[in-house]
Amino acid sequence: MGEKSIQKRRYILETARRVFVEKGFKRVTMKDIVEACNISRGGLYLYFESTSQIFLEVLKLESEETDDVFSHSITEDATAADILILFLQEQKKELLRREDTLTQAIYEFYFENQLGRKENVLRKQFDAAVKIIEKLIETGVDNGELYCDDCQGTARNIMFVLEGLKISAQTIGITADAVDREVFYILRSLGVEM
Amino acid sequence: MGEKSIQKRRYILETARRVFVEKGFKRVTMKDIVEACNISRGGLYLYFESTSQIFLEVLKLESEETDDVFSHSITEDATAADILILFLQEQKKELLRREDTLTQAIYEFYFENQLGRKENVLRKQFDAAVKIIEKLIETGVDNGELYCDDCQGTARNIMFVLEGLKISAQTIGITADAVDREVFYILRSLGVEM
DNA sequence: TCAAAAACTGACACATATGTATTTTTATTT
DNA sequence: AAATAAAAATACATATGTGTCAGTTTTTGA
Repeated sequence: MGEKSIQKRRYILETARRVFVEKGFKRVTMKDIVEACNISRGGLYLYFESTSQIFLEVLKLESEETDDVFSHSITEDATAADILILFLQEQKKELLRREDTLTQAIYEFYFENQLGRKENVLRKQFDAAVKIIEKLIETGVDNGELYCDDCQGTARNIMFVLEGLKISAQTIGITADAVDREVFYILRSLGVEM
Repeated sequence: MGEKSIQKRRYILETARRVFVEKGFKRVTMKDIVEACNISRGGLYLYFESTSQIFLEVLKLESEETDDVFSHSITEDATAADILILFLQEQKKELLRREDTLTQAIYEFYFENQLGRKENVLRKQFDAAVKIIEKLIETGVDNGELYCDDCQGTARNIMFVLEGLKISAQTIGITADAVDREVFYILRSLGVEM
């Protein structure tokens, strides 16, 4: 596969991402992607064989980029509590803006697709996030900024709350207030004064 | 519509429920329901015009039954903490058994279906549950069994955690231990000794 | 009991998506 | 510039689902 092909592959993935953001997963057909990319049916099949495959590759691209952002924010010299607060604020932003996210598509994918279960990108993301939060809390405890007697358990708890907020944002809808209250609970339970 | 029709309507809904439990929402077609019911295409269309409509009616039946169970458990004479613990244990059971639940179908429905958003059965269920938990906590606080300075906020928090667990159970999978830990956190934050 | 009404059936016409096979265009190499 | 290879487009065959309708069976009630 030549350089040109790699470029085009990437172009297709980036274009497809926009389609998935807009329509979720299920309603996206090969035809939709073909049209968004301004290429032909047969042409697309030269590169990918199904929407599932395309979606997985979109996710892979996505998670590579997210990892970069994460590690950046960690290396800044701020207190653990600061970083945690920053992280939660980021989550809040993400929760409240529904446009330009793959959230809905990801859930749809997991629900409808056997492949989704197998690959389990979500689980990897979840575990990775837990690990990062856990580390953060541990650091905070060591510095005396935070109080916590079960860092991993608390990290998981935070993630479950965030998952709950995320799915609720997608289904029943939530207000900024609701998110603030949850963030407040989390921070209070860690002994952060506000 | 005669008695016979009502019977048949109900028969279709009950049969369709099984289909939704088994296949979720998206993969269910009118044909599937027709076959499960052993009736003809045209016959089904005499009663319902889409899988969405059928699903909504299945949900309505379901929630009527759930309401009954709820109000029963409340009227028993136990302490508020006892009932709360019972409730959480019920939730745990529901979380861990994935068969015979409409959970997956409900999520799928909400993600894929404009109708789902509009009707917002989920939101009604969520709010109803919050109200019940809130009442329970208030009672507990009044009796001195529980400690809580924001009953409604805490009730919402509990629901968000449960939502997070529910969606995680469906997507990444969770262990009984993980649920236990969350239940422990909730009860501890309310001052329940264990 | 028999005619009208109601319930039901199965085939049909339509729509949409998939994956492939053939043809056409574009790029590369000698 | 001609021959060859690679990429892309178009048309086709297949599959699956939807909604309807003409015709049939069953039920009802006078």
